[in-house]
Formats: sequence, C-alpha cells, structure tokens
Amino acid sequence: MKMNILVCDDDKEIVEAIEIYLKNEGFNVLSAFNGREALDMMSSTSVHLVIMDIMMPVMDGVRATLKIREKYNIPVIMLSAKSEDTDKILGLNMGADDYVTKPFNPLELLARVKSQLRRYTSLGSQVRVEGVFQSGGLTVNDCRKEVTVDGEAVKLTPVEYKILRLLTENAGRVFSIEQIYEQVWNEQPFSPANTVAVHIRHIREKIEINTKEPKYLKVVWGIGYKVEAF
Amino acid sequence: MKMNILVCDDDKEIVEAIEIYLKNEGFNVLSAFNGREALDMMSSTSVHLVIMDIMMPVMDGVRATLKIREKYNIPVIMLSAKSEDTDKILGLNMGADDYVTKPFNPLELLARVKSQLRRYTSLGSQVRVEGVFQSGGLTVNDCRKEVTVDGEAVKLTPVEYKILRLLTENAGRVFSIEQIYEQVWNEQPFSPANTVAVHIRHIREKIEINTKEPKYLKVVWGIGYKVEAF
DNA sequence: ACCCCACCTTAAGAAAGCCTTAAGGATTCG
DNA sequence: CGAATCCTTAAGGCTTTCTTAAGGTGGGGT
Repeated sequence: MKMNILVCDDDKEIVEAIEIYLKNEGFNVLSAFNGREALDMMSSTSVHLVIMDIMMPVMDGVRATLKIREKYNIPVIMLSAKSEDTDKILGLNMGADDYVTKPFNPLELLARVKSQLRRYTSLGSQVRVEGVFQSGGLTVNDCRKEVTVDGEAVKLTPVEYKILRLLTENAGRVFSIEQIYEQVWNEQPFSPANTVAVHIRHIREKIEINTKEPKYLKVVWGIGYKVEAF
Repeated sequence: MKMNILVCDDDKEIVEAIEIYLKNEGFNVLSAFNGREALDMMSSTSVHLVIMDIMMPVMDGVRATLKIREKYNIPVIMLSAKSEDTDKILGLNMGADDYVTKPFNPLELLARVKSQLRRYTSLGSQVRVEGVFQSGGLTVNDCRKEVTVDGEAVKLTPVEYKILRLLTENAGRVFSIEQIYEQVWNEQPFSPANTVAVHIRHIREKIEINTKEPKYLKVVWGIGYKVEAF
C-alpha cells in the first residue's frame, strides 16, 4: 500500500527537497504551505504521516498539530529552526511524535519517517483506519460497532447503527428512504410505514445536541437524508 | 495503568539519573546493564518501553534492539554518544523508534518517552507482550494458559479459555456468535444451538463480580460479544 | 396566507435476541 | 472401567428493540 505523506512548510525549497527524498523512496507526497491548507487537504485525502514546520503564517505548526490530533490518529513529525530543548519538549508534549531541528540531514528525516510508519503499520490490521468513518465530531468505528460524538461514546441499537454507518460512510451523499430501507434491511418490498423516520428520530436523540436543528443527520426536503460532510 | 520502563545502559550514573526523572513522573523503572540482562528481564516482566544505550558489553544495544523487535512490539528509544548522522540513521533503521544523543536534556528524553507511549497506548490500549493479553484487571496469559482477574487466578475450561482469549486478544472489537464459533471450533457448519451463550454465561460466572452487569465480557445487542477495552 | 404533503413525534404491542437452568451425552483422567 | 469434568441441547422467561399507526408540525408552492 502506498503511503501518503503531507509536508507542510512555508519554505518552498525545503518542501521540494524533502519531496525529492520521499518520492525516491516510493512515498506519495502532498504539500501545504500553512496549517490551514494542511487541514483542508487532510479532510479530503487520506494522509498517513505529516511533516510539519512550526513557524508558518496563517496557522502555525503547533496549533495545526493540535487540530490534527483531535481528528486523526496519525504520526506527526515536527520541523523547526529552534534547537532549544524547551521548544523540543513543548513540541513533543503538544502531540508531535518526533521533533527534528533545521538544518537536518534528509536521510535522518527519512529514517525517522520510516520509523514512525513502521510502528504505525506493524500494529496490524487492528489499527487500520479502514472501517472507521467520520465526519466532524462524529465517528463510526465499524469493528467496534461503536459510535462517538466529540469523543463521547453513544449506544445505538443494531438498526440505528446500520443506518448511521451507511450515511456516515457516504457522508454528504443523500439517501432516499427507499434506498436506506433496501441497504439496511436487504429487501426490496419496501414497507410503506414510517419505520425509517422513527429510527432517524431515535438516532438524532442520541447524537444531536438539539434534535430540532440537527448538526449531523440532516433531512433534504423531498429527497431523503444525509450525514453532513465536514 | 502504571507503565514499566526498562533502562539499559552500562553507565550506572546515567541509569540512576534517568530513573529519578521517570519515577518522578509516575513510571515504574527497571534497569539492566547490558543487552542480555535486558532481554532476560523482559521475558519475565511486562515492559512497555525500552531506553537502550548502544555501546555496552556482553550484548550491544543494536543487537539487543533487534532481538527485542523479534519478540515484542514495544517502543525502543536508543541512546548514544555518537551524534553522527549515519549512526542515527542506522539506529532508526535497526528498529529503534527514536534516537537521542548524549549528552541530552533529561526533560527532552522524558518528553520523547511520553510521546512514544502516547501513540502506543492511543492505538487501542492493547499492550502486546508476546502471548499476554490484558484489558483492565483481566489478563490472559497464553503461554501459561492462565487467566487472572485483579491478580487472582481463575480456572477456565478449554472452550471457555479459547473464547475469552479471542475476545481479550482483540479487546474492544465485537465478534458475532458465528465468528466466535468459527474461530473457536474451527468449523463452518454453525450449530444453531445457543452453545456459545452458555459458555459466555459460565465465563461470566468466573470472571465477573456481578453477572448481571458484566465489567469485562459485554454483549452488543443484535451483533455479538466483546471484551471491554480499557 | 392558505393548503397540501412531507416530515416529525409519541406510545404501545409485536418481534427478536439474550439469559438462565437443568439434564443427558461426550470426553478425559485416574 | 468408572468417576469426574466438560460440552451440548432444549425450553422458558426476560429484556431490548422494532414496527405500526395516529396525530402533530412546518416547509413551500400557489
């Protein structure tokens, strides 16, 4: 499996230099020039490791790392011109997995990248992000059959779970009641009753703060339901 | 849960210095003065992280790290007087998770220890010591075919043991009755009888304080069973 | 502003799944 | 070969979940 690495630094030369070394080792490289760009990129692509400079305009590396940690569970290597011990310690305590100071030997960075990825993937199928769907603060972990909202676990019944899983797995896409029924119940003869609506209501009671104005599970008038894609 | 950290260095002063800082942060510290001692120690105790010096008599740090990697899946931080880039790269490629050069700031080492443990435990809280699985106060030692609850040994029958081992090894993951049946009995033709349910009941009688409200072996309605991941 | 239709809400009966118990058959071990 | 342990089966009770139906709410076209 090809690994996607996101390099985030406002210095284009450094980004390109790192890019060359990483690509040479068979990694896919994505680049961003500030923290916001990095986060945007991560929301649309699956990234396996981030190399993040600390000093950047728009959103600095520390804040970006904190944001990344909230949503994703991937290694972050911090890059910085500051070689002060206190900065290193701060960076590591912020949630970085490693800290490299400029100027650095590209081969050392490469070795550290591999080291992080080795651990990440060696922990096996169990950890694979496969089977985990999320949208905003909502996550659906399929192997644990567990749903969390802002980190808080929520207990759903089997049917409720299946519906929410379908919608979260395809966040943003709208499903008609008929489609939901067929997917979840595996049957064609669609029952005309409002069964699905009742389940939707129950799910909302469990995952939404305000049932009247749902943040995640939204209705699309005349068409069906969807989970908002963040 | 208290973390056990093994510090391995032939320089007693360094070991003691590190020990003070680690203990101050609430870690248990074990010490060894060469690679062989470290390996012996790990075979009898559950160790969560190793800090390993490279230059040592009897068995050097690189060979010891390789040996550790063969059997255990825990983070290793290498320690060395060599600050050459090539040594760092070599160490990291050998399987070390991090590389710190002497002299070092103890606080930086501490931050790196925490960083490694954070990642390690956030990935599912499963401490993998060859053949020993645990979740909360529940431990399944596969070498000894022994199960303990809060240190108290529990006697299970073979089938009960296999079921609990499967669930504890994959703590947090939900298994359907069919999956349990296939895994434990190695057969496809799934018996429709409630055999599994009865075994579950028996296991609960042995490991749970209150059978009505199980702490470890939980049911996930409409889906199956799991051992809670702590 | 009105009305229709789509969606929402509620509660209660029906269905499904889990738990418990006990007894007979299989297996192991002395 | 006999006894003890372990496994399986089956039936009934219990809890949770699903479905249905009836009535309420509110968007949006006319």
